[in-house]
Amino acid sequence: MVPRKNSSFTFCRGLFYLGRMRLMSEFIPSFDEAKVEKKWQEIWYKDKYFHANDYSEKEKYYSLVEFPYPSGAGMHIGHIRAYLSLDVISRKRRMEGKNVLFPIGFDAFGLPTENYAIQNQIHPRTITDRNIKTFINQLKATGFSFDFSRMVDTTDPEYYRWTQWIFLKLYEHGLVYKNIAYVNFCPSCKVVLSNEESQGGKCDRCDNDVVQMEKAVWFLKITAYAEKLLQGLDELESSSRIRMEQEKWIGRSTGAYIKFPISCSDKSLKVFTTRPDTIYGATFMVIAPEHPYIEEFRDRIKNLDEIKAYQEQAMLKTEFERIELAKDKTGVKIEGVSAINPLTNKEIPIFISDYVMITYGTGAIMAVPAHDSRDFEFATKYKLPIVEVIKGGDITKEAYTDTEEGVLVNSPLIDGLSVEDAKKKIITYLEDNKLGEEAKQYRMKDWAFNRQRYWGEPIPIIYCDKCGIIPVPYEDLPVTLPMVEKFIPTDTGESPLANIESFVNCTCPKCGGPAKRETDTMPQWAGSSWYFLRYMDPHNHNELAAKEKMEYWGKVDWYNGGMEHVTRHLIYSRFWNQFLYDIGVTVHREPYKKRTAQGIILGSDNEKMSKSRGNVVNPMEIISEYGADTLRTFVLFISDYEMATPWNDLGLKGARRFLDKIWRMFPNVKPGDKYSHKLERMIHETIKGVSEDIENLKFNTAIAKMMTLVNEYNKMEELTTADYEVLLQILNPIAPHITEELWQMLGHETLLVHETYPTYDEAKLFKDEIDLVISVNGKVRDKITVDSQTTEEELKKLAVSTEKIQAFINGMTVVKIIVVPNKLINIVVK
RNA sequence: GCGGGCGUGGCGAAAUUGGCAGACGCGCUAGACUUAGGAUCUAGUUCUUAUGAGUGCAGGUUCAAGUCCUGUCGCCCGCACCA
Repeated sequence: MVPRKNSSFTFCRGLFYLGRMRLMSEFIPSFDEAKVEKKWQEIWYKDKYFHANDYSEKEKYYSLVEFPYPSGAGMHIGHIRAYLSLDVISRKRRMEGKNVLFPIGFDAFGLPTENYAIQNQIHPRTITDRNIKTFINQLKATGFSFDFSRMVDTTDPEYYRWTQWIFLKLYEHGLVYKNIAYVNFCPSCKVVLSNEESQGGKCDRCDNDVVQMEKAVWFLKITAYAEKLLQGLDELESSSRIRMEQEKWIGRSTGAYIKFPISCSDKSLKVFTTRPDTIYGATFMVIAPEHPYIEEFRDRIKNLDEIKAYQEQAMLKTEFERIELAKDKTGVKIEGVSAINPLTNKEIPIFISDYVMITYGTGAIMAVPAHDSRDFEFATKYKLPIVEVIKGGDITKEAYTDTEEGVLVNSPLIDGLSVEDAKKKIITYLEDNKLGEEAKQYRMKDWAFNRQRYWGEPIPIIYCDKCGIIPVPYEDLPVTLPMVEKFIPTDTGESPLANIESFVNCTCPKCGGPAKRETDTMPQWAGSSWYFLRYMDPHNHNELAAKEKMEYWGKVDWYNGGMEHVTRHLIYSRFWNQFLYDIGVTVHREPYKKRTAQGIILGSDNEKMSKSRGNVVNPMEIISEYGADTLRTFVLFISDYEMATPWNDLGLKGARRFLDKIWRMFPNVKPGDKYSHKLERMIHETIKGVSEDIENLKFNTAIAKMMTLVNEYNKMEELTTADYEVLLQILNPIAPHITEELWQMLGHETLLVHETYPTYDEAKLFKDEIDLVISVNGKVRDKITVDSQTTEEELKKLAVSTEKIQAFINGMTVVKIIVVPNKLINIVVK
């Protein structure tokens, strides 16, 4: 951005006033954004104007934004957009008489801080404190109306004591377990990653290749809440996109478990299928390379060497590679062991192939090549029989997977039925004959909950040689991070805490003997999974939050944040809240009433902002050049709030110009407690429009409407105080500093922040005269102004009688005339 | 591959139930004022042969389509051998 030379705005406005001096009763100082904004920020924050009051008589309103990770780079323009929507809503709610809780805090555990600490030999605590300080200053410089007395910091032992407490509660209720698992490990960051953090086989953080590593992993049994999390979505008001992403992430599918007996054995192979109706078409079976039956039947398998070789090969591939190689399916037939289709009673072969995943369903499938494209591909390659059981497609060419039109064939029990009916009948048959049962499966997996890092919440678990795994007693919380000089990751994938003997060695709470602490820490998602509860009672030493306070504040009324947090964070936090509800800690099953998401601001080159691209916009530079009000107005004006949009430096000037215009019209304001007659209707329309637009996150059009009103004001010789005040009131939530200053300049002794939000009068929106468009065959040909009481019959007569219209319809037959009230008249001619 | 969204001037974008396409802003052009500036004010600004044409493209429904339907192309986001 090109820095503005000096303060030419201020300079010129000074001149303007010199020229106008004689019109003014007193000299009006020019709008010095730096001075004015600082002045009001000091008043607001010092005098606690935005403090939320527990148990106030007023109706409560809880607005929540995703608390930031305090990175060293300071605030990003994205933070500004993310927080502005609810800052505007919160400010509006206060003016509407609500007791507003609009808190902020810091999600401060995390890898960048730890990495910076290692590189620069500064303790993460020092860095975090420094960064938080910067963030607070920047948030205040932007004029956000947060209640800064309720700040939380996830790295504060007083906070993470309760994060650990929740973990222990989950443990106590059997929702935590330890298991050996293949985990995604990033050799560069030396850290275990979740599936979500290693999408595409690349580390989320450093973009290096992720490898598979066998590790003992702490899991949270989130799958136990899959159904509840799905059902809870009915209580969450959100866009269809937000809802669908969550549904997809949980990923429920319904079908059946079916048991296929293994030949010459009393065992059977259990599969999950969503298409039990196609069972007569199951001509072979496929099991995942990791399937335990390989080991179980090793003595009967004639080609064990071949199978083992395939297994080993599959293990080498990451999940990502297995997907990448999807097009070319490979597999090996297991010689010596086969299965029996329980409905056809035919013996069918079993294959091992990596297109079946051990992590989903039972790790085994019944393959129906006629009606599943993957099975079709496999059957074609290995020349396996393809039997049509649903009529409607051409199975010589491709699998027929339609479930709407098809009719069952070659299936004695269910011939002639639709897919839907066949499913029901076959499930009943399977259940009656103990061959299977109706079943649900979820895509969601249990939450891998440990990381090998220093800068995270220690997992409160102790290992005792005698007593085994012992949870830290509640009264011993928090398990604090040791303040040490060194926190260097180990090469073995162990946490840096493992090197700190004073931390590791402890006594067993049960037998008092020597014991060792768990050295892994929690993932960054932990602290953010319950922070909205802490805001309601942030300084409580005895519990995570007092129940009475949670009862008063209730659900979060409106939660805004990024689209990227709609699955992981939102589901994790809903899970914890639901669990806490089930054990009687929280008062609502679902934590949020409404969730919205802002669109991202791209660089001016339409690419995602990044340091390497050099297209990053620094909001603080804009504030020091143009002021916070200009930044706020522009960020909200730039486009639809929920859409991604490129940044544009030049547009800032438009926002500043708009505010300047309002500032400059101050001398034209003359005492008067009524709206100017000429402006009255437009003022009412604007109040209505702006208020509705704000509620719908349409800040861009709300500002456009105020700009239009200001343009009208500018045409007036004089304005009444009423005209001017109402503008300041509706603009205040968006540009709070300049409006507050002008409000004071009008002689008010109380702050605009506490003023009531203007209302409009429906009756004043009524128009005596309306402009109508007359079109002929859909093309606009003329415009007329008529009395709003004119009847439809009169309108029709009027329409055909104008000179212009006559010229168009002369010599033609009028077929019909359509009148759309208040909009247009269309004459259809031949 | 599946699911969702988007495609409108030189640019960011507007446009209830289908009803004047381009509100508002940026930029640009011309003029005014002037202490010569990146200030302010006034007028203009989709294209055009001045008749029309025009919302990615091709059809359709309708008195009327940016909006609804069918097909197609392009971009973005999410999920991805999920059985």
